[in-house]
Parts: sequence; C-alpha cells; structure tokens
Amino acid sequence: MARLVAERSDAIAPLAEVFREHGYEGASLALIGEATGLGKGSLYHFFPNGKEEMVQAVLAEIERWFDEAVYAPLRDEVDANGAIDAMLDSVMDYFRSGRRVCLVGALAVSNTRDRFSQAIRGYFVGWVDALHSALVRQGRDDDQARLLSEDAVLAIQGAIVLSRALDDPAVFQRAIDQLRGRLVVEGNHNKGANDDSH
Amino acid sequence: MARLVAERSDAIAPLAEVFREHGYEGASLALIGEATGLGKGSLYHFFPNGKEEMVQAVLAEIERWFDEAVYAPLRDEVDANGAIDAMLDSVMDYFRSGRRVCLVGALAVSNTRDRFSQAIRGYFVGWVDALHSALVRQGRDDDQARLLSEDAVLAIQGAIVLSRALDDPAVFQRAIDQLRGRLVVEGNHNKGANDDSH
DNA sequence: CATAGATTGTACCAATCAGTAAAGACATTA
DNA sequence: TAATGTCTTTACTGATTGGTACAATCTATG
Repeated sequence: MARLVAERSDAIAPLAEVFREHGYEGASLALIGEATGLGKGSLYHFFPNGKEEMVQAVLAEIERWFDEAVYAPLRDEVDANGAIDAMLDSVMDYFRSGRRVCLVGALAVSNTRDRFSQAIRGYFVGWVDALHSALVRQGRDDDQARLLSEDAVLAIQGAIVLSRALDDPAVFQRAIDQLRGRLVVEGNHNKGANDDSH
Repeated sequence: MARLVAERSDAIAPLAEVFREHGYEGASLALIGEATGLGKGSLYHFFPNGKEEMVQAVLAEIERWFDEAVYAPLRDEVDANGAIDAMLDSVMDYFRSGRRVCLVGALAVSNTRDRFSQAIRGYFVGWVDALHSALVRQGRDDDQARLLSEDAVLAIQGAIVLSRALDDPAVFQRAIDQLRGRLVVEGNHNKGANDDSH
C-alpha cells in the first residue's frame, strides 16, 4: 500500500523531469502538480518559495548525483582512463543518447540563467575540474588538460543540442565516440594490466 | 520623420531578440509589443497565427541570413580555407562571443521543438552540409569531412551553452580557436598563393 | 478630394497563471 | 486516547496570458 503522505525528496525526480520537458516558464503549477501527484498545498508546504525553490532543489540533487557518480571517480580513481570511460558511459545513459535534455544547460541559455547562476556555474566548474584532474593523472600537462576538459564538456552539451535538433541519437553516439578517442590515451595500461589474451 | 505605419519586415529583428532573450513561452505579447513598438492589433495583422507565426518568420530570416553569409561561401568559394575562416569570424560576431544565445539551438532543447522541427532541422542540416562541402574541397575524404563538420557545428552550440553557463566569453573564444586549428588545413596554399613575404 | 485598403488603438474575452489562506485529515508520540 | 505537528484539500485572489472584434486612422491611388 502506497504511503498516503509524501516526502519532499519523492518530488525531486518528477520535478526534474517536468522542468526538463517544459523549461522554467513552461512548467506551470498545474503541470507540476500533475507530474508529482501533489496539490498546490503540498507543493507550497515543501517548497515555500514556489517554483524557484523547486528548481534549486532539483539542481542541488543533480549536482549531488553527478558529483557522486561522475566527478568523484574522475578526481579520485587511480585508473584515470577507466574513470573517463565510465564518465562517457554514464553520460550516454543519463542523457538517453541525447534524447534527454540537460536541465542545467537548458537553463544556461534561458533568461532564468541569472536566477540560478551559482548552481549552473557549480555544475560545469565541477565537471571541468574533475575531468581536468583525470587528464593530468594520465600524464598530460596542465594546459592541455585544461583545454581538453573544457572542450569535452562543451562537446557533450553541443551533442545534446544537435542530436535533438536533428532528432537523431546517432549524432550523440558519434560525439561520445569521438570524445573517447580524444580523451582516453592509447598505450596506457595502468588499468590493471589483465590483458591476458595470448 | 519616421514612418507612421510599420512594415512586417521591421518587426523581425526585434522579434528575434525578444525570443532569444525570453524563449518562446517567456516572450509574452506584452514583451513582444514593447520590443517591436507594435500593439496587438498590428502584431495580429502581420502575424495572424500569433506567436507561432512570429517565430516561424524569425527562423526563416535566420536561415536566410546564414545561408547568404555563411553557407553559400562554404559551398561555393574556391578558397575553402578562407570560407571556413570567414565562417568562424562570422560566428564569433553573430553570437557575440557566446553572450548571445542561438535561438535555433535554444528551441531545439525546449518543449516547442516539435512545433518548429522542420526549420530547426533545416538550419543545422544546411550548416553541416555546407561545411562538409568545404572540407571535401580541402581534399579530405567524405567520411572524415562528415564527422568533422558535425563536430564543428556541435562544438559551436556547446560553446554557447558553456560560455553562458560560466559567464565567460573566453570559453567561446577558445572553442573557436580550437576549431580553427582543427578545420583549417596547414600547408594548403591554394588560396591564391600571394605569399610573397620574402 | 474621394474612395479603398492597409495599419493601428482600444476594449474585451475566457483561460490560466503563481500564490495565499485556512480548515481538515493524517501520522506520531505520549 | 489525547495532543501535536506534518501533510493535504479546497476555495479563493488579483494579475496576466494569448487571442478576438471592430471602429478609427492613416496612406496610396484614382
């Protein structure tokens, strides 16, 4: 039997989805209520500051998830190549081959950017820095790693835009493949060296 | 003395700006009226189908401009390297170093995508195809040119997103520089051979 | 100057918007 | 079971939304 009273945390995922699909302005309280199954009363009980607080909560959860699933391995794993590989796999899953919009990226190109600028900046800075760290651990010099990490994050955002514009997930797939070739260094066998294929 | 009656074409530029700044949903008729200096009467006289027709008109004008200023040179100029160089300069100007949003890209990641899918697709297909043509004329093989042209258009969109997210035009600048290095071939002196620097 | 057509201002509409208020239902603890 | 604090339902507000209707005004042509 389902719980009759809801928790704030249960609302985050449907909130994220409705903001992704309709944007900040487009996500009306009617749509939000429908997506979360919560009435206005409940929504304003959990998020007294309305839509703005809902988006902030969603952005915080997105940041938390990326930090745990993507940034931390990039920063901490000894196997930098493996962490980068895993990042590309995670990204492919998370954005559903480009069918799913990046909420943070979408907010960045909207007029609501300024309202969420801190969270938006944090998301991307965290990503670029974490990837930079992995690239340096690969043995690349700082400047090249800086350029490359920025370029990779940028390419992922562009891939979402273009694959949605052309309605073709293969565009996203190709972009990820290209990145794998550009980011994962050849001849680096420090990932365990269990290459016993003889 | 300014003309008392307006023309439809005069409204396109302010319309483009207001849709860029506020998105489709965010651009209310009040904002549109303010931006264009036109009342509802005039707006619905010129665009009987309302906002949708306004956006379609803006997208048509954007497509026309890009086709004339960017795609045509990429397709037709004998100097492919020069055309690509000019494209990157135009892009830098047009998007104001990433400060200005790409309306087509923004629509592609919004829920209004389906309504304008044909125009959105046309814009990006036109760009990728034109760049592909220039890259082939450089002497590259078809597959590499395909990948590279897609990658370049994608990188420009991503650069807009990231530079806005970080509020740093230098990100956009670096992305354009990177593209110049990747797209403009060295040692190709078929651009007129007026290299009389001896 | 008269007429026709293009353009504009104003008043208006029903629907929807974000947000508020408060009484009621629920679960938790004692 | 009584009391407390969390959650939900319902009704409501005033503002704004996109869109319509139409009379008034302007401009070009005869």
